[in-house]
Amino acid sequence: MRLNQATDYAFRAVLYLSQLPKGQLAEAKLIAEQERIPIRFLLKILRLLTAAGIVESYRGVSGGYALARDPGEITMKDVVEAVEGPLVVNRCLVAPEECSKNFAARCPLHKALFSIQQTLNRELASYNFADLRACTDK
Amino acid sequence: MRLNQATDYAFRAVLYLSQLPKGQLAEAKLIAEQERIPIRFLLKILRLLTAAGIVESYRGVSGGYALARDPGEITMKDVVEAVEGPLVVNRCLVAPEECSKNFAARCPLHKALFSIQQTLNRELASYNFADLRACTDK
DNA sequence: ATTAAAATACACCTGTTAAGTGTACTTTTG
DNA sequence: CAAAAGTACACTTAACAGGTGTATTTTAAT
Repeated sequence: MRLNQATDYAFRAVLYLSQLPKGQLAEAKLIAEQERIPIRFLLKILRLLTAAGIVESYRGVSGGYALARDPGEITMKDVVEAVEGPLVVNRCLVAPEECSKNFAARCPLHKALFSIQQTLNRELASYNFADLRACTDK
Repeated sequence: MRLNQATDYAFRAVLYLSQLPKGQLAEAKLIAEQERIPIRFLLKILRLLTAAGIVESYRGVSGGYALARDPGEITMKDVVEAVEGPLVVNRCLVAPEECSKNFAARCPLHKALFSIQQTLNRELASYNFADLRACTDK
């Protein structure tokens, strides 16, 4: 029950980009050095973030990455989902046939886990990168 | 970010035991059949639950398992921790030196993740097996 | 046009973990 | 003392996490 390392790196990369003046690019190499992330792995993660529409990439000389929208419009949930896909707390929530003999509808555990998952999603969605950035500035 | 299969099985085993009349034992074999859990794996999980003081085991002929305390005093958090150990949402929460270059105290991500972890723990602790059992009875 | 600096693509590797099994042993009741 | 239960611990197998190799494409500056 842990977020993976790629997600952690993604958080840091997005936070880094959030701290740049609007419109300014940063190369992957720079982010990697500043945040101590293996460059090749970071590039892979940045592609996921690009595919999810969280960052924009610019190729070629003096290319790099920038946020695709305002940091206030990017939440930790967005980042988690970009990297790991939708959050699933338990197998039975995604594959009801895995729910032993009980139907999901009748299984109290299923209901509880679903509710927990929703709480978690709400919590992750409550943190945006404008707020997180502000927190570093102090 | 998912609970593992052993934890899912543990939930089901504890729920099963919660449904028994107080003081009555159930053999692992029976639980395994009813809940469709591989018996050997279940036995292993039951040992974790026993070690955590959630269930009591009785050896020998006509032995088996029973809850060590009232179902109302057992929460989903107890079960998760018995099987997986304390919940850790992110590596940096358990190994601050993993926190890239930032000290935990200064890292807004660290604070956010810690808060999320606490919410999750609170949520898991809010479900006890007396309530979950009641929910199946209907 | 060419070059160099950037991102992209996709396959691969390697260690760890999840999930489960093999085999032998211990405890307890009838 | 036999059989039915739980215990112990090592092992296996597959999947996944985290990362790397190698080649390609795009673009700005010369």
